[in-house]
Amino acid sequence: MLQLSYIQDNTEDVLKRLAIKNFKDAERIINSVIELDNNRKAAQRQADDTKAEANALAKQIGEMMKSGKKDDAEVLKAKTAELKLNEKQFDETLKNIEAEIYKLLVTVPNLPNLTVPVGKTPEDNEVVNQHGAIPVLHAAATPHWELTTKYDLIDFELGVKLTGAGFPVYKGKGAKLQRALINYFLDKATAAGYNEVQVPILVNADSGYGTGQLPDKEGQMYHCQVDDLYLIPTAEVPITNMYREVILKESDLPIKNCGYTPCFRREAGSYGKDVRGLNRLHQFDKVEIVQIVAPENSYKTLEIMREFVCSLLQELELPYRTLKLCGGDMSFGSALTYDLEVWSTAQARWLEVSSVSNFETFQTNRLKCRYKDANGKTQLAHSLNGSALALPRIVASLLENNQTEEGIKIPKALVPYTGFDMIN
RNA sequence: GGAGAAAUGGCAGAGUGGUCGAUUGCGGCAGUCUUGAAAACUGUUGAACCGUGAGGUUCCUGGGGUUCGAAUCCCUAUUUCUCCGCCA
Repeated sequence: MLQLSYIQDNTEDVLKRLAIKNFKDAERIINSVIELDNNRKAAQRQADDTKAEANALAKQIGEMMKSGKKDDAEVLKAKTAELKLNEKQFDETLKNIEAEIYKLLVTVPNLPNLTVPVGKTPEDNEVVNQHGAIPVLHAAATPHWELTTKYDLIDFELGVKLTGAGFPVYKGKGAKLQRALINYFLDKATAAGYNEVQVPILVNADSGYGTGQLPDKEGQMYHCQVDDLYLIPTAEVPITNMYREVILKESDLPIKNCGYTPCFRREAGSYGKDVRGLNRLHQFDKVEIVQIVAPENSYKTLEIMREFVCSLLQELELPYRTLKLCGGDMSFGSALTYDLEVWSTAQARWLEVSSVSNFETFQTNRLKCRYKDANGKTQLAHSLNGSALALPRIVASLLENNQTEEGIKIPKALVPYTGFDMIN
């Protein structure tokens, strides 16, 4: 959520940057917000003044009661009755205005960093770099959804029986590969200084609002209506919300947490060949890294996080490329996002396996996650997160790229975790 | 699931209708002393909003109510604890 004071002081800049994000209606909404905020200030002054007067009278009445001047007190009591009426009305007005401002503000996306490429579609994303050689496969090579059947690693149909499409059942070496990847990713994150946490995978609406999934992504999350809880679409939600309504000390920063969770996404509106096999699932596993940092360090931190994710891909010997997302392709709350994509050789396409973002104060403003700086001033921290990594597409790429006529080779870095070096 | 008790500042813990944003202790910060540190002593120490400022308003788990006036009384939600029951 954008800060009101920033919108007031930098209206031009806000509009300019919302345009980069292709946010429609920016001018109308921002102007409404500014007008409402001005009304808010006026309403608060009225309310405050009325209360100050009533407080003063109450104090006088107290003193009169003590000194036995009951009749004088009665006169003042009558006076306060009117004030009380006004007070109620002003409070009501103030509350309504504040609610209106909030309602508008939560629909406004974050301002993109000025280096974000202008554009509307994934084609406008900027390719930052590409790493690793594209493998050449043998003649009988197949996409991963055939490999998983051939080696009995994943049973998609069984998942349909148990739950529905997009909920695969991992079996045998397929299941062990999942567990190996999770442990491998967590160990690497720990070695990089992240503190491992295990968090609930159901969260309340406050948490959904805190990190920006609500109201923006309402329809994309599974919602348990009986208890009004949401299945998390990413571990970012609970891990970042740990710092909701928290005031940190400067010495607490940077906070670095990592965690494994299953993730749930309804993927309403997805269709076609893109959803084949492991490409797009309703339930998948992911290790997430999250940092809370001082504002002046957030962009340096973003690069470090991106490099960390790259190092994982390199160790797994997967060809990958880095994209800097354009304004139109960035997520709602992000100021700058890098996507990492691995090459899926049998499908001959890039698959997104990680998204690393700096949210600046967008989430922390909603979360009220602040810290006391060196001067003792309380200010909003910056939050960042990244997938490190999402499993399904990594598995797809590993299986496809490493297939040989003898079977599928496991990358060296992973063998200590799987306990086998070949799937055949 | 049933019965009871409780929720106060970073923590502990006073306060049961009128200068209470809240006694006090610990912790934190600053200073005195010291070569330095510790100890001792002194001071200071919550957040949000409005206001150029002086200052004002709000917040004692959340929400509602009673009252001229509520941390204090009432209702309600949530959470925690104790006892009983059930159970991975």
